[in-house]
Amino acid sequence: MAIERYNPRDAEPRWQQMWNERDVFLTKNDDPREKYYVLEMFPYPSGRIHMGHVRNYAMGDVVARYKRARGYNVLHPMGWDAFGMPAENAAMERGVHPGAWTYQNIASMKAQLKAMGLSLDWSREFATCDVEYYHRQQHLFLDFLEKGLVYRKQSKVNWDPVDNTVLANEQVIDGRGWRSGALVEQRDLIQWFFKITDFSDDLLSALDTLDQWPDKVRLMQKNWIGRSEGLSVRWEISDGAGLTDAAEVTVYTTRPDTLFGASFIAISADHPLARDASAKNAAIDAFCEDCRRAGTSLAALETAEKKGMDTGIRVRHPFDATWQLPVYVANFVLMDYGTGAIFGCPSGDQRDLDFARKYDLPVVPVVMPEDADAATFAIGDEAYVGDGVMINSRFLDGLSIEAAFDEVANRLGGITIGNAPQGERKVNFRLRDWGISRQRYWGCPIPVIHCEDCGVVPVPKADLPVRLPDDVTFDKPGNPLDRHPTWRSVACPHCGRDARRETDTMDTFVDSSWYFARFTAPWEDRPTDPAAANDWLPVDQYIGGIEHAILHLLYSRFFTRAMQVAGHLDLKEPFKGLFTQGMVVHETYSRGTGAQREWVTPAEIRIDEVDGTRRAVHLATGEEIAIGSIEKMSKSKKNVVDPDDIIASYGADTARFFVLSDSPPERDVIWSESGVEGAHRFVQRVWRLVAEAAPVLRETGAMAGGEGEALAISRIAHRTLKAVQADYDKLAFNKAVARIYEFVNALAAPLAATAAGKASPAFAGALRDAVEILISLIAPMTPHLAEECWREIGGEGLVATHAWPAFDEALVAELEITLPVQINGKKRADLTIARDADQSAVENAVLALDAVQAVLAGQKPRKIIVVPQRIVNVVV
RNA sequence: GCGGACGUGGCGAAACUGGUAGACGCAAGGGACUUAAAAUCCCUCGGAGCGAUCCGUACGGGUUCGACCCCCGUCGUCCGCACCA
Repeated sequence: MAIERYNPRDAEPRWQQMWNERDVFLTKNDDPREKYYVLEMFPYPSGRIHMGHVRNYAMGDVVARYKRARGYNVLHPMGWDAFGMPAENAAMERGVHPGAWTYQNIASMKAQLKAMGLSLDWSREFATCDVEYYHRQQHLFLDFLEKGLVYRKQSKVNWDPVDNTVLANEQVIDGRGWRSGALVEQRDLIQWFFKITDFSDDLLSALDTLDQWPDKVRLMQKNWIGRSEGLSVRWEISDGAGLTDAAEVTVYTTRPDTLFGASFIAISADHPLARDASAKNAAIDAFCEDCRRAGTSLAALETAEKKGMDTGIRVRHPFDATWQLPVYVANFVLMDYGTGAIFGCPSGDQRDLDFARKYDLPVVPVVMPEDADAATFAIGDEAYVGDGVMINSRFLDGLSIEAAFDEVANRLGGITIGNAPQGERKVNFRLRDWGISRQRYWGCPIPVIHCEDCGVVPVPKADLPVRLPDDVTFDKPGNPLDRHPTWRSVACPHCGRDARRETDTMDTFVDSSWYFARFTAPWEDRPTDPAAANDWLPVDQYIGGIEHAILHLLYSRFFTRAMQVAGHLDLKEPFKGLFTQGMVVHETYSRGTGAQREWVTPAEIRIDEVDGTRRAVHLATGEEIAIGSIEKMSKSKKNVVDPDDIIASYGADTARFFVLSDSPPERDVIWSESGVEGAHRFVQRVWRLVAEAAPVLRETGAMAGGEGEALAISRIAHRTLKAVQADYDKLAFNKAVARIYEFVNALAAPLAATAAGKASPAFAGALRDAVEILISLIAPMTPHLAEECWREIGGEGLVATHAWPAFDEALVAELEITLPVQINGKKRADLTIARDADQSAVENAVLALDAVQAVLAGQKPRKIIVVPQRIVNVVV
């Protein structure tokens, strides 16, 4: 009998329409069942979805469909992270309005996501650039302002002196503006900040409660927050060199024990002392200016060559009034961390050592390993950063690092200068407050008004939203809000006089810091419905890229706390479970070299394999194309595969199944055409096997087998069910896929026999049971295929609303197990024995084995190690 | 530079808490069916050896009855570094 091939182009839209008509995926807030909130990081609407999106959303959809089958009231929403720079770039390059560009992109990406057959509640959809959303974000800003969580301070931006515009870090390439090529300067602006540091301690300690987060993410956040216990030490300025009137400089150190190894003080180019010196000394001023030209990114700063300049200023050592140290301005000292000044101990810190060697400063070892000799211990090209004992440190000699730390802290704490101790213990955090001001148009306007008389005045809530004006131009660089003819002008809410609006908009990280809360009640005219937010949150399973491990997640954790303070919800941690998935990567193809190098898309080439060597050939011209490294799919390298093409030729189920197969979800997956074909073959195979046997299965009730072949097939089915269920619970999709393959392989022959009319009623009943289980197992990954198979065997209703099957314990239990038997750690035999056999029974059975007897040759073994249910090792 | 991860056949991988290395899939090779092709089905598939066996989890050491797994060091790749999202 000929069965038609499964046709996803027909089946997929049909089932999508069915789900839609029956509102299968609409979620009600008043549903009494236990809730489950699964969320994938929402996409930036760049125009087209890419395979990374397909993977991310396929994973989330498996979780959503699986949990729905398990009886939960599942919330699975989708939205758009819609503000940001690319829309403004499009406006500048193509003259299209950022809003129009963004909403067009959303429309086409939404169509692509719909074609994937995701079980999303689209009724809750929003874009962060919707006025309804940013209106409430402004509301939150005003609440935070009222609660003292927002303030203004001076902070640096990258300034392009040719375009007269602020640049993002990614727009600074090798210290130059990406469009103008001009050397970038740092410029100070008054900017808005969220006081995330108010929560430093809490954000750190609460990491311990996030036991469903990957350890690596918690560790990265811990290091980012960077709590350290140290000492702030005041150094008396003995010689201002005519550059400053300051009497002292305060240094923060986590290693006060190394104070006698100090050989210089280094200060940031923005330190008040450096400012003083700059004002009077042109050379110092030039050096400070030079330091400021590196751009504002920390990575750029730290990879730059370490440089310093002696100011001529001298300080006195805290424990020796006759000991004077030079004060350098250095490009690696940050004004934002600690006090903007450090003391350098070259023997104990590699960076300080490099600096000391470069400027010929003394290197005195003060810590040496326990077993070293103080008389000969010396520092060469490498600083000694390990543990040890103090040397060359006067009253600290012989102490441990910890004891020396305490001794210095106590002594300096006891010396009073003015009214304060010379040294004070201080807990310091690396975490800085969150600067949210952006000098850009396409973002959420900061709702404040500047009045000459009243100062900074919040926009009254009744006057919200502060809407972005539509009539803006992008013909010149800079913020269009700044040069808009009327938008800035507004009456002061206090005094009614002419005032002007804040023209800074918010960092787009703000938009994504609370969208998960908004999804719980997107219709509210407040930011949240606190009852709904408290019911739904925290998100049970959040899924997204590892690249967000720090910033996005930390900001969201801060926002949740701030919203709790403002009464919009009542919890601290937004994401109970977190899963970070890997990227989709692909080979790159190019022709030409150097500046002429031109990237070619995978769709334009053909791969030939001759004698195991792969060659790429350009389809249109026939020329050979170089196969390059495997990289993250990106527009610039053109190594992208358009999900639309895959869905059009193979269907959404194949695309979903493929991205879930093979690679563990947290690891990168390499896109390969042959892998897709394999996934497609599986889809067709399931359909063919089920459809061929369907005429028999349709007439049969499901009944697990009790004996013989029927029992065997039911054992496999129920064991697979148990295993796949466990895999889904752990998001181990690749393992679930492997087990499903094994299951289908086991079902293939029985189903073919059944189709040929060779099945007994008991066997057919067991097979029907097994096929129903199979359909439930594949439904989260290939939902359209599952519906099609379900209908084919005469199933009632929709798989999408079908309950998850329960496995039968009796069928899953193992009575006998096969233990590997090792001799001296190498496997030499197998032993099949009752599962509950005790240790001596196992030992006797092992000693009776031919392989063991042959080796022992009548002698007694030295030792027998029996690991219950696992392995036996005979040591001879 | 700093912080975090990762590295297993030709390829993607599996191996539970230190206990059989390579399940499952892809590719490849051989066979069956077919006028032929596609599809499908069966077999082989880490390396060496006729074989018993030996070697093999990036590399070099160590701990252990036993190490892909734990420890020390090296190399390579990726992610983040506060204005990309």
